[in-house]
Amino acid sequence: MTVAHRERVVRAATSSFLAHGYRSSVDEIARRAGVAKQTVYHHFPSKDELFKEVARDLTQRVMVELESPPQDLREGLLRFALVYRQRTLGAQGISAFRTLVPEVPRFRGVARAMYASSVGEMVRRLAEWFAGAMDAGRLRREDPVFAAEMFLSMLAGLDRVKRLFSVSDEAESEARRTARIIDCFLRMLEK
Amino acid sequence: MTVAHRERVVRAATSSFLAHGYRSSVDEIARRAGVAKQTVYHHFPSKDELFKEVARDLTQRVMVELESPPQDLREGLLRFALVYRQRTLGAQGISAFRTLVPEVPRFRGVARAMYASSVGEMVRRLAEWFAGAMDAGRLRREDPVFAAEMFLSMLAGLDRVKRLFSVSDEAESEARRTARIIDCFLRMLEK
DNA sequence: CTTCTGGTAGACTGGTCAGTCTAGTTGGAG
DNA sequence: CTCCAACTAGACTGACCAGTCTACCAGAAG
Repeated sequence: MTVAHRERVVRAATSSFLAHGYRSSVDEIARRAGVAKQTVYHHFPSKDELFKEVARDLTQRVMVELESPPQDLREGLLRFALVYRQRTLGAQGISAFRTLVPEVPRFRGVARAMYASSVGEMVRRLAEWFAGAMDAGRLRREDPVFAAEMFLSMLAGLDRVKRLFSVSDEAESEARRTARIIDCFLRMLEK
Repeated sequence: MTVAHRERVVRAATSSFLAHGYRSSVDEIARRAGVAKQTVYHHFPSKDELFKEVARDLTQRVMVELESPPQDLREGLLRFALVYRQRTLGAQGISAFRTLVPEVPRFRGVARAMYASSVGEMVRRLAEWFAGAMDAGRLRREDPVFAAEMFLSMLAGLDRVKRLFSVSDEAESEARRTARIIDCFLRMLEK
């Protein structure tokens, strides 16, 4: 029935776009969905619209929730960081990035909205979290938005670039590297 | 003559690839170079090879030299940071990133080499610079490579993502933001 | 003067692809 | 039973494009 078909199309499109970017052909997507090409066009007016839908889905996948009551600051950040790094630096996150980034100029409005609803929103929440810790006197007073931006940059700045350029990461384990980044970050915000 | 033509082809290809990514057609490139299509194929065996040449050029453009004798640490880093940010976050740097990143899977070897000779090399030099300052007792002892990686991440982590997603930066001036990042970074490495 | 090299214009091949169209099938609602 | 909506396979159009080919031209070297 209709909803299930739409779902299958979106799933097939997602995996196809992740693998080959916008280059994926509609024929290929229909084939992978086990569906006639016409069915794709029955649910989506054009390849572009299908792509936008997939893009929105992909973008939402990086969102990570922050547990609000931070009893142990370091522990809270660590938990967040591990998930965030896994989502953004994992094979799928990197593929998504590769797929979305080159198409931004053709979809500026959508792209901005996608950023705002994912990374932008996460900056906002992190900033709030930091502001709380600062108010409680557990962190040095600083611009919390700036702190949040630095935090995310440290977690997925150069490491993302490395992966985007297919550079294998050195031997350090994920857990160790993440902890190291957190400690480094906290040193900046110590009172 | 031959060398001049080759140059014009590369320049035209560069601006075309920057604008439309790998999608640019060879016809278009030849037209922009004011040259026959055959001339393009006279100098390059295929579009892929032309692309690789352009990619290598683009990658080298982010390289920034570091003055080796750091009398004033903050001043030295600031000078470096301003240029680095301008190169990586400027319109051209962002376009280059958008152009290169999606093609990495088709050119893994070349991509790795490009990373190594640009960003990788810069990490190496920065690390050396930091190591020197640590030896001189002007910075807290830390893993200098890790410090260099964090430094570059902070300079172009989230800000690059924002620009890649066409998110206009808030009102803060480049100079102010850069200085703020440097100060934040140095606080981590204070003795 | 001839020959060779690097250049020109532009036609052509073979392939891919978005999107449309035709003609027919199936399953559920009335 | 009939009708309709969603589906199917597959042919088709029009566009684009990498790469080749033909036929021609200009200038420098011998």
